[in-house]
Amino acid sequence: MKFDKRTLRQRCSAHVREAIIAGSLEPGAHIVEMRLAEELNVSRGTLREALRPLEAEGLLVGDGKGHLSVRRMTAKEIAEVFQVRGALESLAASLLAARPDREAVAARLRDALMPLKDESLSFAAQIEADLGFHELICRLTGNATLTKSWRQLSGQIKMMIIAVGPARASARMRYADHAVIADAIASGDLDRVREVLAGHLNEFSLRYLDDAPLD
Amino acid sequence: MKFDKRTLRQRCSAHVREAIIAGSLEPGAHIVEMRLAEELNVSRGTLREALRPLEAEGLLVGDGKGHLSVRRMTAKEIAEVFQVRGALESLAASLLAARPDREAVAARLRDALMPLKDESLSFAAQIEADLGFHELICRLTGNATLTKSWRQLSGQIKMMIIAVGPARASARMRYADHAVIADAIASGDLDRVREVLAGHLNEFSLRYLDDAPLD
DNA sequence: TGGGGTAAAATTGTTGACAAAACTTGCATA
DNA sequence: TATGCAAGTTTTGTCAACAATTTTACCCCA
Repeated sequence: MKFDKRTLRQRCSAHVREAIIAGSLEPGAHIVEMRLAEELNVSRGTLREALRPLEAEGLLVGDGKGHLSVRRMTAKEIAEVFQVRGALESLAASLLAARPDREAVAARLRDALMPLKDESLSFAAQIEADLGFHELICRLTGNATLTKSWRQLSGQIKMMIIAVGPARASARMRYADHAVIADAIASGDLDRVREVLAGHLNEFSLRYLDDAPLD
Repeated sequence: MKFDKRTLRQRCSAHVREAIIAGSLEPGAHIVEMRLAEELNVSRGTLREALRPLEAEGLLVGDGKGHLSVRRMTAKEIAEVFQVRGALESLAASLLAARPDREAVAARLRDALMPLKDESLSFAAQIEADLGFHELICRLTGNATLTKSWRQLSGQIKMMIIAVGPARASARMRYADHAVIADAIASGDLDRVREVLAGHLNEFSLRYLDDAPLD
C-alpha cells in the first residue's frame, strides 16, 4: 500500500494538466473556477493556486480580465516551440557527446528506447517513450536548469502530439529514428550530433505542420 | 493620473520578485506566509497565489514539506543558467542574422544600447540596459516561446548579478561589449554571431565564477 | 430599428476562519 | 546521557463567505 502524500493543490495541478494534454479540456475552452472546483471536489482557493503554475507553463492563458482558458496553439506557435526545443536539446546532446563517458551515456539512452521496439505499443506509451528519451538527454547532462526549461515545453509538446493524433504522429516515433541520435552522441562528433538532432526534430515538426489547418 | 489596474495578486508577485532580485529577501530566507502577507497588507490566500508563479520561475524553492524559501544558487547552478541562456540567445541571434532586414534589426539593437554609453549610469540602470538588450534579441525574432523561456531565466540572472555587486559586474556591461553582437548580426555571418555571443556570455560567466565562493 | 441604459446573473478577486501537519520544549524514564 | 512521549506553539493546507467586476438580458425610447 502506498499513500499519495501530495497536497490537494498538487493533485489538482496534475489532474488539470493531464486533462489539457489529453484533450478532454479542449483548446479554447474557458475555465470556470466554480464548476471545475466542484468537479474535483476542492474549494476554489485550492483550485486557483493549482491553476497558477499551469498559467506560467503556457497551458492556460488569461484574457486580461481574469478569465483563464485552455491555450489554443497556432501552427506558427507550434513551429516556435520546436525551435526552442531544438536549441535546448542541441545543447544537451552536445554536452553529452563531449563527455569522456559518452558511450555509457549512449547505452543508457538506448535502454530508454527499448519500449519503442514493440510495434504494438499503445499511442500513449509511444509518446511517453519518445519524450522520455528526449528528456533523458537533458537530464543526463546534470544541468537542472536545462531540464526544467525543457519540461516547461513538454506539456505543450504532448498536447499537440495528442491533438494531431496517432496517424500522423506515430510515423516518427520509431526506434530507428531515435537510435541514430544515441549513435551520434556515442561518436563524439559534435557537428554530426547537431545535424542528426536538427533533422529529427525538423521532420517531426514538418509532419505536424504539413497539412495542419493554419489559422 | 494613471491607476494601477493590476490585481493585488499580480502586484504581490511583482513586489516579492523584486525583493528577491534586489536581495532584500536574502537567499535561503524562509518565507513565512502570515508575516509576509501582513507586511504587504494582503490576505494569506492572495499571497499564496502570488507565490506560486515565483516557485515555477525558480526564485523560490519548496522543501517538500510546504515551506518555501528564497533560492540559493550554487556556483554550479549559475554556470548552468548561463549555458541555457547561451543556447537560447544563440538561437535568437542566428535567426536575426539570417533575416533579410538584419541591418534594420541591428540598428534597433544598437539603439537599445545607447544608455550604456553614459559612463555614470547607475548600477541598476546598467543591468536594465544590459538585460534589455539581450531580451530584445529574443523579442525581435517574434518567437514568443523563445522570449518566454528567456524571461524565465532573467530573474535568476538579475538576482546573481546584483548579488555579485557592481565591482565585478560592471566591467562587462559596457557599450562596446554589446555593439560587437549587433555588428555580427548585421554581418549575417551565422558562425561569427554564435562565436561572438558565446564569447560574450562566457566572459561574463567567468567573471562571476572566478573567485566566487563555491559551496 | 437600434442605441442606451439598467437590473440581474455569472464569474473572478479577496478575505478571515478553521483544520491539519510540523516543529519546539520540557519532562519522565531507562 | 540518551530516548521517547506529550502538550503547546508555529506554520501551512483547505474551505466557505463576501465584495467587486464583468457579462447578459431586457426594456425603454427616439
